Amino acid sequence: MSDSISKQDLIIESAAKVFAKKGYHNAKMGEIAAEAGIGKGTIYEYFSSKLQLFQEMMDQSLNKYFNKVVIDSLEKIPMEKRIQMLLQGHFQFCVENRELTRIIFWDTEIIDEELKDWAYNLRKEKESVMQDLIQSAISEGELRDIDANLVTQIITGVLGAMWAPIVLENKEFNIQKLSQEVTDLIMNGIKAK
Amino acid sequence: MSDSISKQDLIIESAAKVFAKKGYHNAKMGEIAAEAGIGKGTIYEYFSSKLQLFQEMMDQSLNKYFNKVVIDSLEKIPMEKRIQMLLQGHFQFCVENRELTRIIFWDTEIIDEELKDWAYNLRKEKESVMQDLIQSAISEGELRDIDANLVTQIITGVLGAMWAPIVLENKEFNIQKLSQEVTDLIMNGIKAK
Amino acid sequence: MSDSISKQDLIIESAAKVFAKKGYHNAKMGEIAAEAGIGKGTIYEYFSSKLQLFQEMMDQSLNKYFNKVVIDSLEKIPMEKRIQMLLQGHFQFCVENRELTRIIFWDTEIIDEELKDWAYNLRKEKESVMQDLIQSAISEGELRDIDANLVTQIITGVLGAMWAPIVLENKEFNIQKLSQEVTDLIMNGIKAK
Amino acid sequence: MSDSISKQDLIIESAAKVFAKKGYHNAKMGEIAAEAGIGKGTIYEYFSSKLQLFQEMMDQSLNKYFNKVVIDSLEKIPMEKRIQMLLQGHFQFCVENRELTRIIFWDTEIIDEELKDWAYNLRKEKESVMQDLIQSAISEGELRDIDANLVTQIITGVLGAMWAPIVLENKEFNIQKLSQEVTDLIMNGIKAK
DNA sequence: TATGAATGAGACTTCATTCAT
DNA sequence: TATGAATGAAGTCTCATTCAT
Repeated sequence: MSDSISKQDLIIESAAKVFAKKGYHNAKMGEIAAEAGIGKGTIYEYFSSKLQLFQEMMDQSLNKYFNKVVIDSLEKIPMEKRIQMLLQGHFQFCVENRELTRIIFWDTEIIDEELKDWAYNLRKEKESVMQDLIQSAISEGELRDIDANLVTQIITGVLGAMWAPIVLENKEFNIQKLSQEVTDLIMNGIKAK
Repeated sequence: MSDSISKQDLIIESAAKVFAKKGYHNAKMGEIAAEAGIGKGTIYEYFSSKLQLFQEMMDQSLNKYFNKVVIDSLEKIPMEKRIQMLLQGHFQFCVENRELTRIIFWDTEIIDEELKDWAYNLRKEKESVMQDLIQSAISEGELRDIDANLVTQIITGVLGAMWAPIVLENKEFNIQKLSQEVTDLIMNGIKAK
Repeated sequence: MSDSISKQDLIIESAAKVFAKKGYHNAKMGEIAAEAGIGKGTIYEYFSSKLQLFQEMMDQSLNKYFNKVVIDSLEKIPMEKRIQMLLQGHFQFCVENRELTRIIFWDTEIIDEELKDWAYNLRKEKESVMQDLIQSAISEGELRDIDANLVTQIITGVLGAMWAPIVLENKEFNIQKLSQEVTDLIMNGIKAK
Repeated sequence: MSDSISKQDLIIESAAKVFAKKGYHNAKMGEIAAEAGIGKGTIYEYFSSKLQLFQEMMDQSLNKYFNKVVIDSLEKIPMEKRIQMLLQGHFQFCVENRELTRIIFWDTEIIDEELKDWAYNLRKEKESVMQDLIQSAISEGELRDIDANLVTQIITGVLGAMWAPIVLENKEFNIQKLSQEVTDLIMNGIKAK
């Protein structure tokens, strides 16, 4: 197992760990190297700079998240079930990848003027998959006729809000039950009937 | 006007501007001083360090936000109307305080190991006002009988998601209409009836 | 005296000393700072980089040399006398400014691709003054009718060759006598009559 | 041809090329290896360090130059003719070995405290052949009775000055004519008769 | 013998903070 | 109180050299 992982991946993995714990600016290259159990200079054999390492790591992390969370909900099943799967996937991911979750949802610091746009667009690009999903559900009459973009934002917002207690507070909770509850709220609203 | 503002506030204001634009680590004390039109050393007459200045600024910014946004919705009026006011206040604030908005919702970078908890708790504390509000609405039967904490998270999540397009993309939009739409979605859900 | 010198000049002076002794690449900023009796960071208050410091120092050194050596020989006196003054000035400068001499005539290492041209042209520009001098002497019949450029090169070559023994070998010699001898050789050649 | 050259020589040749273009400090071992078409580690099979490689290369280059330029002029022919041959050889060498020329006459950077003396003495040693030549010409009455050392310096100086335009500026010129002109100036001086 | 992935010492440079004025 | 010149700790990145293959 440990020799089936490429050095490139090993570095990205260690970088994710350290970036998640310390944030971009407080993470030191030496610390990432130590975490990977390699020499400082070795990182530069695979990545040209700290910034590039961060970008590569972020790109990979977002991919991992979206592959796990969004793609799973692409099957042709009722929307309500899909959203529940989405939330369930999200919670599962949060629990299993605490470091990555922190990076994806928290570490949005301004590292670099250009990186700001890169990060924002990277996220929007990934979200467009979700938006398409919503749009088709609206077209097929499963969802109310509302701005798909708005709904996407709301769902993303909810996801974005529901990782902190899990990851930061280490709360015990029932994934199944929580995702059902939240799905219900998103689908039917909070108003008493 | 400009001489009615204390030097302390002047510095905080300048700090907010620079922190919002550059992020904590890329903001330089010299730049904040220049923005305030004072000498670099003068900042240290009012704040003991960059970190303390950031904390003071953050605290004040969050207060400003919650006072504006939450407090306005505390009157004893129907919950639906309140949420709409909350959203309207939020959007209004976003438009009028683009810099502060960025700081409050974006610049959550990990500045310092201890600051992480401080920032998280500061936010939770402010949110508790909202949670009380929700709880009482549930008690009075206006809202469905669900975990008030969950609802708070969802609403905060939605707010947290709905600033970026406004502030970062400079989108034109109708505040009144948008807040009504989002309120409707939160209250009644997204499912077609 | 020591407080009449600006910090800028103090740094250049120290830089000249260290660059002369160690060469560009072996000179360390910390060493230059130590030589100047200031902190490492202070250098960067006056010069943006090591390279810029080197260029500034070099520019100033060449100016000092040419002002001392060439300008003195501009008076309207016989060419033979002028060349002798030139040589005398050169030797005088070598003796009095051993460090600068080394920099000007030796430390022509390739520091930077662009700097190479900069250095070469800087030198050529200064030499053009000498070339004009030669040209007018030819026009007025004092010198044989030969390519002024060639003569300039020869004289510069001789100057360039006649610093090393003085500076590197610390040889004792009679400036007056040596400059007369060399002038004689340049004017009348080496061939027996 | 290419397999008649030893790997040692191949490396020295490549080193000369790279050192000439970049200077000692900017030349990278990897680049020299690439130029030679071999692995980085292989260089260390033949040379113990970058410094030793440079010294070996320099020694060989100077030998090549002096063999070509000085030795050719050792035959027992009139001094004037000899000097002309010397100059002609020099110019020929410059044109044919632009890289080596640069190294020999330009790249005199201070690589290492000890190397400084080594380089200076290496040059002086080679020059002693020329000095002996001059001395005998003086003894035989062909040249004026002047310090042979001085004349050597002057001739070396002229040679040292007359490579840059050829190598750096890529000037077109007539080797035959130029060497005759310069010989004339050295022999008869620049003064109008 | 040949290789090139890995290494880590060391250099430049930044910038929060100090302190003499 | 206000200032900004001076500082030096600390971090990124380079590259000669090593050594397992």
